[in-house]
Amino acid sequence: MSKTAANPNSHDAVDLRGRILETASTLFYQRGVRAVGVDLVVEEAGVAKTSLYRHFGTKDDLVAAFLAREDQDFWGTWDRVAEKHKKDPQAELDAQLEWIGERVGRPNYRGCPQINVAAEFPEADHPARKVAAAHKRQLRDRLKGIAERLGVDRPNELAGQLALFINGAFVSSQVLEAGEAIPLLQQSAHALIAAVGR
Amino acid sequence: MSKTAANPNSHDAVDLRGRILETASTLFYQRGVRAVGVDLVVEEAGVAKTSLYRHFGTKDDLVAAFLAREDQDFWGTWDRVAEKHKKDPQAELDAQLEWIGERVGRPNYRGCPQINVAAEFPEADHPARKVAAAHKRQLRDRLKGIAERLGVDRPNELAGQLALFINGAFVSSQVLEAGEAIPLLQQSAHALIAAVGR
DNA sequence: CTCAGAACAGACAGGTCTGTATCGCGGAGG
DNA sequence: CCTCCGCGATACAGACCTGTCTGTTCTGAG
Repeated sequence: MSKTAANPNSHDAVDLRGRILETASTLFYQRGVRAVGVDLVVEEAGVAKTSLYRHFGTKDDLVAAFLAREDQDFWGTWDRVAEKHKKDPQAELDAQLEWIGERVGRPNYRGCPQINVAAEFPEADHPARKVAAAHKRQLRDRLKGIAERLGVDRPNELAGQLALFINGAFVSSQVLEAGEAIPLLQQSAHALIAAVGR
Repeated sequence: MSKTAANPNSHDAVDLRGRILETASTLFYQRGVRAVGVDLVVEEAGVAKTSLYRHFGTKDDLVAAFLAREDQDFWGTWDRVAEKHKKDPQAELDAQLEWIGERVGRPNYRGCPQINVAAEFPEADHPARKVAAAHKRQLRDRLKGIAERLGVDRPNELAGQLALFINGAFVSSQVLEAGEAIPLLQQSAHALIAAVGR
C-alpha cells in the first residue's frame, strides 16, 4: 500500500504513459494535431522523447490513442447518463442531448475531435481514422437502440436523423449563440420523433 | 476580340492567377491544406513559385482565396436553384436539400471545405477562418429567409435547426450510405417545419 | 550488492516547409 | 527599337518536423 502512493520518483507513481497521453490530448485538441510537434508534447509533459516513442511507436499511434481516449470519455459519460434513465428512453435522449449541447456551448469548445482529426488526415488508412470511423458508427448504433426502445416505426431512419443533428451541433459552434444548442437539439429531436411515427 | 482569345503566350490568355487557384483548390480539398505544400501547387499548376507569391502574398492568403472560391461556387448553385422556385419556398428548400444531399453522396466527397479548414487552423484570426465564419453566417441567414417565406411561427429557430442539419450532413458522409442523405435531409426538414408551427 | 531495464538529456540525421533572392527570357507598349 | 515587367527556373535561408542514437542516472527485483 505505502509503496505505490508516495514516492514521486517511483516508476508507476506518475504513470508516464498516461501523462504523455493527457498532455498530448489537450495540445492536439486545442491547437490541432498537425500543428503540434512531438517535441512540444515531450516538453510540456516533462518527459524524454525516448519515453514517448517507447510507449507510442509513432506519432500517428499517439494520435490514434488520443482519439481512443476521447472515445472512452465520451461513452463513459453517455453510459453514466443512460444508467439514470433505464426505463424512459425519451428522458434518456433528452438527457444525452443536454450534456452534449452543454459541452458544445463551452467557451473553449473546438469541435468533435474525431471529426477534426478526420479533416486533418484525409488518408483513409490512417490509424486514427479507424478509431474515428468506429466512434461514429457506434453513435449511430446507440441512437438506433434508443429509437427502438422508443417504439417508433422506423428506428433506423430516426437514428440517422439524430446522428446528423448531433454531428451538426459538433461543428456548428461558430454559428450557435450561447445556450442555443440544447433547446435546438431537444426541440428537433421531439419533432423528429413525432414525425417518424409511433 | 481577336487579341484576348488566341495567343497562348499572351499574358492574360491562361489567367495565371485563376489556374493557380484552381489547382490549389483541388489539391487542398482532396488532400488537406496542411498536407499540401506550395511547391506541389506550383509544380501541379505548371507555374513558377514567384508567380504564386506575386498573386497571393502568403499561403494563408491562398487558403483564404480557396475558401472564397468555394463560397462563391456554393452560393452560385444556391441562387440558380432559388431562381426556379421563387413562389414556392417549400419546393425551394427541398430542391436546395436535394443538390446538397447529392453532393454529399458523391464518391470523392471530403466534407465541407469551410469546416475542414476551420478544423485545420484553430487560430481565430486566420484569414481563412473569417471567410468560413462569414459563409456559415450566410447559410443561416438564407435559411432564415426561406423560413420567413414559409410563414412559420419561429423562423429563426427553424433556420438554426436546418443549419445544424445541413452541417451535420456535410460531416457525416462517413456514416451515411449511398443515397441516404437526400431523403434524410428532406424528411427531417418536413418534420421540423411541421413542428415549428405554421 | 548487482544488474536489467526504464527514464532523462541532448545531439543528430534526413527531410519538408514557407518565403526570398537571383538570373534569364520574351512579349507588349512607348 | 528599346525598355519594362510578368514569368519560369532554381538555388537558398532558416525554421521545423519525425524518428534514432548515445550516454548517463535512477529504480526495483533478485
